Amino acid sequence: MPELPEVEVLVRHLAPLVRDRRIRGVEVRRASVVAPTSIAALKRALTGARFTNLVRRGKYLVFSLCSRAGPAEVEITLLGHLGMTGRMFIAQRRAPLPKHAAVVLDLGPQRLVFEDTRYFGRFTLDTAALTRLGPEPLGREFTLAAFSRALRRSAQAIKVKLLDQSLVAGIGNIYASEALFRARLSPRRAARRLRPAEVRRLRAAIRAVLREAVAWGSTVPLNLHGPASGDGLFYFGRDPATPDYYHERLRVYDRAGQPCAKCGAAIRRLTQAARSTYYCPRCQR
DNA sequence: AACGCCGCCTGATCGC
DNA sequence: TGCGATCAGGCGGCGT
Repeated sequence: MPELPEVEVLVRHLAPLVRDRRIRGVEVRRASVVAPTSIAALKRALTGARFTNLVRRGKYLVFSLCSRAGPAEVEITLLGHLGMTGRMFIAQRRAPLPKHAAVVLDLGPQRLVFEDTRYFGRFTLDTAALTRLGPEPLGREFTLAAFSRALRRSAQAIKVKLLDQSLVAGIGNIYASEALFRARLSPRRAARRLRPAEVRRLRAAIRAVLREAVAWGSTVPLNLHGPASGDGLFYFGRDPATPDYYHERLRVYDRAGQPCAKCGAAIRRLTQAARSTYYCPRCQR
């Protein structure tokens, strides 16, 4: 699943590729991903508009565009979210579209493709979701004081609480497990029962795990040659033809039964809030 | 107001 | 072999 690091890496790669590009046409092949914006409204707003900026907020891609309305210029915000299986890439106009291409923006010789197998992602003018997000974990607003205050209010298991985007933005199922492993905390601990030293450790672990993942993702070349060696100029996501670096660097996620890298005990899987949690029963208390 | 639960989706995997 | 059932999971919405 794309979480903060994956989205950050994607944004860094994509931003210079879309900047100053003008949208010639908009094709929506799956209306649900643009909802609640209508297809007509999206086309109206984006056609003729020019990309000015792209940043990440939590797991969201925040595109800024500029369009003309008569003599005046209007700023537009386009919000993208990759859901579980979403991808975004620039491809040559002639390259075949993937089966689940949901939105295609015509940029002239190339196009920006938003593809999402399960259609859980978003590509919309509705920016309401941003107002519900908590602080950026790698930013200054993610203070120890605010973090502990929020945890004190919650009786939920800490693993489940870390998935709450209003607590801190950008952590998903993978990095929740990874951060707890790094902080040596059991995923079952009630959020409000963490001691101050443990909260401090967890905050540091979250930041370290995310920072490392971003650095790692920026270091290892993504698949720059497009899916199935098509002529995509840029492609984000796992490619079955390349080694699975992505999984290799995760310490506990999806490693049930394998020995813990630190102590050798078998990693366990448990279900919390209908999601898999992975942890080391010996290291994490 | 915190929290549990459902629905949304498709593809991989499982059981018979 | 084939096919239906089950599972995975981010997030919004809803009910408690």
